[in-house]
Amino acid sequence: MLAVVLSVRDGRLSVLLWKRARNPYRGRWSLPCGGVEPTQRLREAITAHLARKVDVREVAHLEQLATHSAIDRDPRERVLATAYLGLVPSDVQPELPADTAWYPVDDLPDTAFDHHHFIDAAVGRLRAKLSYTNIGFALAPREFTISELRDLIGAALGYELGATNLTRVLTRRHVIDPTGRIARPGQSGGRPATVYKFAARELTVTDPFAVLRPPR
Amino acid sequence: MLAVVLSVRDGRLSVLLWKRARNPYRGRWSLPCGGVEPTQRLREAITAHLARKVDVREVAHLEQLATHSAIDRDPRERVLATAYLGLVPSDVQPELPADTAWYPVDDLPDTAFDHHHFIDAAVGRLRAKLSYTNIGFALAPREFTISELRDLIGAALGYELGATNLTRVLTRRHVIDPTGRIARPGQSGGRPATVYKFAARELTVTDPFAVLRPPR
DNA sequence: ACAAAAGTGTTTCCTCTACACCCATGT
DNA sequence: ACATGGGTGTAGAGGAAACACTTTTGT
Repeated sequence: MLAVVLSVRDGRLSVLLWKRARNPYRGRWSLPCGGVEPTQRLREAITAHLARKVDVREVAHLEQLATHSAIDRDPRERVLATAYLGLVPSDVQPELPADTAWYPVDDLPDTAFDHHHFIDAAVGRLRAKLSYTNIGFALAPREFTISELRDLIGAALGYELGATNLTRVLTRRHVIDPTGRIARPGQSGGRPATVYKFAARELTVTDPFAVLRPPR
Repeated sequence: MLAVVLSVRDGRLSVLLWKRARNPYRGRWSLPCGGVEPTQRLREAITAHLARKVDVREVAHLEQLATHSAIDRDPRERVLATAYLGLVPSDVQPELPADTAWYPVDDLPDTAFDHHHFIDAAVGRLRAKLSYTNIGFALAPREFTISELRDLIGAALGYELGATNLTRVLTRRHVIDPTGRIARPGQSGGRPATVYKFAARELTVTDPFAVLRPPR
């Protein structure tokens, strides 16, 4: 059981890593991982572990990625590892222990075991779902301006995107709604921005069939 | 470890079920399932089990679905079950043992354990991927006419679709190619149909980003 | 007044759909 | 000849991207 917790930190998509205290791979960075009790479901094991070990309690979205079964994943014994993707909103600041840190996914240290594969898979899943679901809600604060959202989603995707079309796509699909409030401009002026929120804060597929749609 | 093997049989999307010989759920239909040896990878365990128990050796595509961890899945003990989706081309006719049969997914018998959830998940995954990948290759014979393909994909999706647009979408995306050959018309005449094949016989994403594409 | 940031109008492109029409075969 | 099934031409709807232009603020 293993968690890839992603969040945008300082404008970069980052993953939560934990420095191993024991062998194997002592001193190397690894994903938060642990065993599952016979009375626990996988999801409970993940949330309990994150709350206890790294003090992360505000995971806005948690979904299963895959189960890896390579024989020599762990040099000690054969371990089946089920990976989860967790997302933390950018405004949440968990109190991280000293042996835990956020690392930008495009500038990772050497990781223990085969953990970089899990990180790649998690980032791929997030990027794909940004396009056809409302998963952005789990990266963003409850309320935000379009430029804040543009920066968040741009960081997650790994490339810049325009605020104009982002607004139009997300409003046309009713993924985000204006709250009615407006934000105060920054020091350098500029027109005050409309404050938006996500219409739903649970995963919803917003673009279910690209083609081969059912007849109407 | 558990396999949802799907195929189009007699024009209907069907799942391979196996009649349990022992308790629990003796006599009920269940998905092919079994344990995993410590020296086996999950994928190997699935393929070996399918070959040995139900004599299905020609699975054109096999992918992992999810791992279920409900405590009381199995009334005997706590079992983690990793499900796989397998697809068999419509022209392959495995020699099924007497206790094994294809059942249309829209007309299932009562199933053992929570197996109907796995079947639902598998069908959902297949239907979604038909829209944005070339996964149809795993349902179709190596060569086929457009109307054969239309019937296959229509059966998998659960609704009728038009041959015209199917052709255009799949050729525009270079998912299928004409072989150059033409088929003989049936008894009732009609223009001979062009014979097509899938350009690739491995899973490829053909429509990666619906929106929020990277700049060019 | 000017710079900066947000938002709108408009055009263009592209994909998918719909439907009429044409083509090649069997009886 | 005509029924049957396959293929093509063409027009239209809709979503998304690009970009110029307008609005609203701070200094």
